[in-house]
Amino acid sequence: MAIDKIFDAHSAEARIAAEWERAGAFAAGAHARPGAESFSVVIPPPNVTGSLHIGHALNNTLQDILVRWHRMRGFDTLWQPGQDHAGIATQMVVERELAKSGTNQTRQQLGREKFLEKVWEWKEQSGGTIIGQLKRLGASCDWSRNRFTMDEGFHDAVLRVFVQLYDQGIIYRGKRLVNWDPHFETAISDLEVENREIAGHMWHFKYPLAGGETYEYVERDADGNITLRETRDYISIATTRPETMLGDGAVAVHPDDPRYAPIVGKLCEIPVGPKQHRRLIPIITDDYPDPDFGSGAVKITGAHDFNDYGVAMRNNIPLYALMDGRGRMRQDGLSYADSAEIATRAARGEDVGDVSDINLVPEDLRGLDRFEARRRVVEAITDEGLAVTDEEGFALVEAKPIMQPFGDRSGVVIEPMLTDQWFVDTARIVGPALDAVRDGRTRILPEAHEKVYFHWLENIEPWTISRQLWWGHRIPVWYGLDLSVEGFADDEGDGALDEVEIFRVLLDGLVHRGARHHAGMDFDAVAAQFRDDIAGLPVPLEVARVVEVADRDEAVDRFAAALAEYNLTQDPTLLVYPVWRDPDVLDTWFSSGLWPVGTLGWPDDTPELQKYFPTSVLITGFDIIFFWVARMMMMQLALVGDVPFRTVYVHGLVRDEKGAKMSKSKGNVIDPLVLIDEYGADALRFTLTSMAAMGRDPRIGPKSVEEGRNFGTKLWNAVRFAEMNGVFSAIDAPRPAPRHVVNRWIIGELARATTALDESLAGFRFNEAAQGLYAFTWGRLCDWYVEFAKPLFDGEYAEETRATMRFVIEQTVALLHPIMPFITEEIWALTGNRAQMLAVSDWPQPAPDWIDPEADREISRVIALIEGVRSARAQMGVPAGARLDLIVTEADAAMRAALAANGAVIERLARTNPARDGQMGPGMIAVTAAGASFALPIGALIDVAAETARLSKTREKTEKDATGLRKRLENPKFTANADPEVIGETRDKLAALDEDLARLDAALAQLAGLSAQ
RNA sequence: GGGCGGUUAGCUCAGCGGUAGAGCACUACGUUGACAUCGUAGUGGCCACUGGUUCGAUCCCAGUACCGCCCACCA
Repeated sequence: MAIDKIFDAHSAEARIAAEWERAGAFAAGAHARPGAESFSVVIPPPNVTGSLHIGHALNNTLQDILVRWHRMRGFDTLWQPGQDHAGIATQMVVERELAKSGTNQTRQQLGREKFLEKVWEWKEQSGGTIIGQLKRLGASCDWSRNRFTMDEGFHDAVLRVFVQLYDQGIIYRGKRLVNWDPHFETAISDLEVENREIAGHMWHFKYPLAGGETYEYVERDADGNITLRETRDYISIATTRPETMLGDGAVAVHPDDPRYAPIVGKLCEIPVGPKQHRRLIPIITDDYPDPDFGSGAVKITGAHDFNDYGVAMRNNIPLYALMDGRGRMRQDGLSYADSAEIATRAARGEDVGDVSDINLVPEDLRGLDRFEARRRVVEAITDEGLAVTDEEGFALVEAKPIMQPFGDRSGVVIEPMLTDQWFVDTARIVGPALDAVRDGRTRILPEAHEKVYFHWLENIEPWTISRQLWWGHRIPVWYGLDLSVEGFADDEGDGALDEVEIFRVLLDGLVHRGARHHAGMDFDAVAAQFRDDIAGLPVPLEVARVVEVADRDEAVDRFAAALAEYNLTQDPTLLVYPVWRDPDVLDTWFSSGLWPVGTLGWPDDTPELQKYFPTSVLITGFDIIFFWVARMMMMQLALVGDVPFRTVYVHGLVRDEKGAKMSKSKGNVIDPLVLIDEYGADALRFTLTSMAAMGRDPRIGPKSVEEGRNFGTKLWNAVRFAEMNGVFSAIDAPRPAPRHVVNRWIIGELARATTALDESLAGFRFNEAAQGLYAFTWGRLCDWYVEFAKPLFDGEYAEETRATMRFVIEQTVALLHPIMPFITEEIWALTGNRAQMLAVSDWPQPAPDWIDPEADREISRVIALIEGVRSARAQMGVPAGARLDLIVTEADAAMRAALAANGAVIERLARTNPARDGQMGPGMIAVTAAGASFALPIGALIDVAAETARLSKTREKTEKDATGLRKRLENPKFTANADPEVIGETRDKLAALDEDLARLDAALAQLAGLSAQ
């Protein structure tokens, strides 16, 4: 058998991956010892339509290392794979595809059902991509258990959780101010909002007091001295969003602000809108305004600003919505004149009821984009002279950086919007998630992330979980109207309503939960029938207010459509019964939050759930600690009362070689598949692993992957060498017991490397694991052991050397397998008739007696000698090919023994003749080593000056080290305080250095003598 | 405004109480029973700065500077 000169990753990887799969090597429990402890990992599910990027490559490589390591160690191992439906992202992609596809349809034109068909088509078409790519990376997931968050079983679990939390009152519906993405026209959670600093403006405007009233405006400095006193007929307001002035409900000042005390309770005028309908709003007090900021007075737009919302709620100020879902100024509702009239009545304290029909956008601004409206408002106010002016009379506009919220997917400015949404009352489930990390049931590595986790959870806000999207888990809530033709009563509980009135009720949105208790209605019967109609789904029935019904015809159409959608026939005794399902879907992260239990079969009590939950480790990036990790913690604890995982390992973000974040716009994205094509999956994996230092962002470029590729080649060639020397036909000993020191030594080195590797992996120090293996394989095994073995293949140690090398290589290949699975599996197959693939073979288990301290000492002497000779030769310009005599001028017993046992090795590697005793003489250079001095005749001509310089340099360095140690030992405080062991070591070191010095001095003296001759 | 991390050889990074390591790059030389995707030898560092703790600090503590990240409602 001949092994190819280079490992052909490209052809081998696909073949090996297929073999693993055929052998069932990754099946849950493969290679488990009887009664083994389990080890389980759930994959952070990638977007089903996504493709592998470099972050996935890192994330999955690290998981795979742990999984393969445990599997080989005999744990009952499961790596649970799967994909996420990724609501917004996927819907976005499919919509874009739709736009591209000639038909140029929008999803609205297509309709929900058809659109979802398209999404599923897209999923079928592209959904396997990422799985194939993960396989190319070598991910040893149990692919037979692959799950998708939109699969039926998982979907059922998601709905069940919703219902459970709904029943517990943890999930609730409400009209709140939420972050609204005008591009996707959906609510999003706080986490999906990215606050970015942008160059903005702050405008200052005058709100004139009603009826031309005036007051004395007095400003004082810190000492109470009056710095400004003037009579004003206005109150000055600063804003970065002038367009929202249209929806102001009040102006607020701090209760302790003396400047405005005279006008608190009075009305002022919003300086925008048609002159004849200028709207009045009250001046109120609230703790929110900061007297030291701006003018100290704040305009309150409760429907478009989170702070203002709070003020408005506290002070009973109406919330006037100004915009539609696309961020344009509203066009619906009442005329401006009527709206302004009602709003002014409200400002005077009159109760005007529901204000949702009130549209305070002047007709000329209706339908405009919010930014265009802003421009127009500023222009109008400035033209009217109601902008605050500076000393020179120019309108006061401060250019200033402001923080503005953007949608993380859409990139458009987020608008706070008053809408009906579903929320998780996270405050009620956060406690156990905090406790679990505090008491160590789950630990987060690196620990710094625990603080971040705590901080976020301790300040958690309600989680908006409804999305106005189509792709996702549709909220399992059906809105019904428990109306019968006869006997229906409205809220007041009296009087029957006729059909027209019923629709009026609908349109007014007055039907709510309470309606079900009204007389003449067999709600339970309706509900029962409804349940039958949608059998199998856990359904909370709720009678809720009707939203967004514009007119009777639409209502009728909608009912008909809803009935059709659910194949319901109208009961003749009822005008309408449970009609439509909540159109919204759940936040993707709501379903991802169930990933651990959901993939293991919950709510059924499956054997997998028993065995593999809680999972052992979660490996993820820090960017989704809040999105995902924290929510999994909360939800798992709320549902099954246990933590989802014991350890969370948080890795960094892969950056380019310059340290920049990879992004499409920067064009610095590195495609892992390109790297795999060029260098092989093992190379990429090794490189990523060696850079995965805890708490650091790895930087990667093609250059760094070369290192991994070269390492693989090095290993490959060592194996080739072994094979060429008959190593793999040597006896296959479980653990050879060689006599030769070189063989005893390498087994000890292997044992040390194995122990170190186990420790590194146990501590999640992946980089240390990779670097340790690299140092052992290249620096010990290839650089030294293979070289040492060469002369030993002839003679009495040949057989044991072959056996040892076979053993060491097989063990090394096993150790490398978790990081470099393909090349090691290939070597495994090429070098023996194996019963099992390497992936399901035993992990090396060294015993303490593998380490032979005597062999270590001897070999380190040999290595030092060889290095000394090589160094001297190179520095003195001895031709590399020249074979020199090695004259022992002085040697202790240990060195003599080492020389005797390793003669062939030394001669070969130092390129010398057999060592013989003798004296330093002309034409010789000196080499000192621990316990010995040597002379090397390099020919008649010696550059004495160069040799002196060389030795002096060595001497200088040695002297410096010795001086440091000596000074330390001479310090009485050191000897009094330091650890005795340290003192002993220091003494030993100094003694060795002193010996070296003596030898160097002797050599130098001799040199001086020679040059004098 | 809070919080977290970083600052070590030309570059990318390890190390983290006993006085510095790797890979790449660079220089010289290439003899060798696998490997030029290689071998051998070498050059290269007041371990950001200032104090403190300690017998001893690159390592621990405090502060400073710069860089990066996360969180935050100042209109």
